[in-house]
Amino acid sequence: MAVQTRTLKTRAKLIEAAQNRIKDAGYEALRVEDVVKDAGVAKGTFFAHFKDKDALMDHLIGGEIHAFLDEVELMEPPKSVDEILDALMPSFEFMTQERFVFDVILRHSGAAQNSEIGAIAQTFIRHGTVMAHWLAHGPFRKDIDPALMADGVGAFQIQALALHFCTAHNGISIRDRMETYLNAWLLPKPSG
Amino acid sequence: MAVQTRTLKTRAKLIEAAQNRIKDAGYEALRVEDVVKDAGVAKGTFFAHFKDKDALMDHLIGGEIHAFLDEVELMEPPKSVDEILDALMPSFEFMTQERFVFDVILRHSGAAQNSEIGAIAQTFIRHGTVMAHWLAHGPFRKDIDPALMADGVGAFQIQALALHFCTAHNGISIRDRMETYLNAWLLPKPSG
DNA sequence: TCCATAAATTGACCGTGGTCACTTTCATAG
DNA sequence: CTATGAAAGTGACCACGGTCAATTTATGGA
Repeated sequence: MAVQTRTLKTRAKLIEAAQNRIKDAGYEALRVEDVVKDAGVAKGTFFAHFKDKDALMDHLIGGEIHAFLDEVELMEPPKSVDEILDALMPSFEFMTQERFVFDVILRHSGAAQNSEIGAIAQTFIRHGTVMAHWLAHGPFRKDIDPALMADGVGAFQIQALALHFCTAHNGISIRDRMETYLNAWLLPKPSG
Repeated sequence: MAVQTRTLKTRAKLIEAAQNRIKDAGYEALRVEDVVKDAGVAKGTFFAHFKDKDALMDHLIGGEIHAFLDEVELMEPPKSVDEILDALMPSFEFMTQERFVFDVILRHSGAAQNSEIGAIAQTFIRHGTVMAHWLAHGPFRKDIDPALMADGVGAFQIQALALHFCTAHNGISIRDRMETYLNAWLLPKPSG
């Protein structure tokens, strides 16, 4: 039997309810009980649509990041580290709005633990593809595979965001830290 | 009033009970209720000793990693990427024994969210110090600060471990992936 | 030795994510 | 139109981390 319209409607109601709650209380404060109450369905229904609360978070947060990537994909390949950072900063802002959000992203960044690949993991793949294309067509080091360079950018991104939440967060901004990382990674000068 | 002997004993009982449970059921399966039952104390006592279950995990896992660092600190500075990997692999094994363990490490790697710096976060600082010393005294690139190089090694380490848990885990071992990263990061050849 | 005070411990209780046997609704065949 | 089986939905229930007012135990001064 095919998927029923009812199913899609219920799912949409759940997602909308969640988004509304998040809009005025943030991600961390989201409660499944509130979502089902607002959506007008039973608790069990929620878990028929999402494996667990985390799966809803993955869907919602992944969706937001995909929207950033939609923007980013329209851009011309950047010609400097600075232009790369201009492109990335908006999504950094989103990812660091709440520590909880960053934790969800971290947990899902290494792709799906089981079977299906989640929305957030997909964004990392997409990010890698775009970045590799950019790096291959920009004035950056040529001694290594662009895919590897992109991989590294991803690693440094996680690092810079994680350090942002440090108490030993010695006043260095995410952008400045990323700039240091990317200059060393994409434009090495091992002459002396 | 000074801290009582009773306190130290209770804390030791809790930790020992936890370690025993973990020894034969792993970290993920640990339940606070089991720990307090084995230790012969009430549930509330546990939370008088540890802020939450995560704090116990931080203590236990951080302790294990510190033990690895004790070994590592006795070594001579490595003379190649391969020797660096020899030194790091044992702790990689520990960190990837359970996905749960890696998640705890990830969550605490960016140092303490509040006030006090935790055991795991401390290991990252220690790791950075040792690695910076090594890199400064080995045959690696000289165009950037050793501390920055060490920072990067940390970032790539997280990345390599995270990818290990991918479903799209295309058969590349952690060591091989790390080797690729470190060669590109520590020994760039941007000639051509 | 006894009292006052602080420290340590207790366990009933709560919040919240997640389960599952059961009911309701839908789609299709006859 | 009705019977039938599958899909969707229900809500009482459970597991487990975490709280807190009340109680017990230690300590140091009189």
